Amino acid sequence: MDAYYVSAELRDRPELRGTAVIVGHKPEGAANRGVVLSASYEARALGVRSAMPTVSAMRRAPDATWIPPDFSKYERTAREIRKLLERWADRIVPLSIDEAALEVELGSPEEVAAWARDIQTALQEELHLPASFGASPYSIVAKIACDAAKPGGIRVVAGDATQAFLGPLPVSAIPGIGPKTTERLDRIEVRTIDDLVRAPIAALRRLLGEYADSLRALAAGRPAPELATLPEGSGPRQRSLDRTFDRDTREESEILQRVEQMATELAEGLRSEGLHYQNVVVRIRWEDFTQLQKGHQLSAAHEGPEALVRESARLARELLERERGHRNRAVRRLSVSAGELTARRGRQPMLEEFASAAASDK
DNA sequence: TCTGGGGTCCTAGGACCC
DNA sequence: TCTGGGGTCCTAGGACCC
Repeated sequence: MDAYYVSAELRDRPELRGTAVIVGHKPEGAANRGVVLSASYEARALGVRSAMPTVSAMRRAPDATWIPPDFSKYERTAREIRKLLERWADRIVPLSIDEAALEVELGSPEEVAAWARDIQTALQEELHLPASFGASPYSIVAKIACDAAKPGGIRVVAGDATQAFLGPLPVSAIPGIGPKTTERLDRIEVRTIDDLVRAPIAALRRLLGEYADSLRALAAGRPAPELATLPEGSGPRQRSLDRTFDRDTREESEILQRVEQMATELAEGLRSEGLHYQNVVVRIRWEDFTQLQKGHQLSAAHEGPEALVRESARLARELLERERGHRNRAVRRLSVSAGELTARRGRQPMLEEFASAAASDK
């Protein structure tokens, strides 16, 4: 989906179409520590980007309309999208709240483009939501093609056109190549995907390990088979809650109180999802933006707030203890995370899966 | 020009086991 | 008395994605 949160909001505020709109908390008073969640293309034309600090966005687009985020609306809208997509593809794998991979078998690039156009039109006419499409025999290339098609485009890359399509793109166009890897590659003068094909493989391996070989294959237009297929959907592996203080603090009682609040809230969410947890991690981001974390594996799966609150408070105290009398930095953000999640009635589903797998083997 | 909140995956060292 | 090679689990940290 294109500028998804903004697009979802514009359905309710059609008079704002064609203007600079930003989804995020408008910086005001003390509460000015947020970032932009989504910006309309008119706002992007002014230099506003998602993840940009809201105060910077405010400077670039002083007249933009700000809309506070409403995640339940975006979840609801995502379900509508999902339902519509089901009419067009047998297999759909949601990749995030605003992205999905669709699998379809068609005869020619022209047919694929027409198929995508039909879906695009339906999304626009029935849900008033703009979307872009990328298509390829390789799912990772489809994603890159989709990014290249934004906003509102369709890009079909036939299998034998893969290398030619990828070649001129910057390495950062590849999902998984972020700022750090881009910078490391830049040091050996690898900037485009074509450069990846030409670079000495030994130098790439020194930089990236085994990942170098799969990158090289992708760049040569021959991605590994697992990059051609849709990823498997699976249950959540972890649930977490992050909160940034309005002002950095060293007040231990304030910090611990917040940790306990967060742990309680997190546990209630897990309970409503029917999930048990067996791992707890607390992370502190200090005023200098570095992070420290401490985790603990519980001896058994737990449900409810009691264990999560107790463990996260203990872990937080230990982190603070370690900092005290050392650098004494103030705390900016807290994170409480529950991992090793299992569905309620823990092992039973696995036995059922085993039984049905055995039955289908016959 | 100050940097949110929710996730996934990978690496690496140490403890421990056979 | 000093020792190999394989494995798993736990913990911490980091890169990356939307």
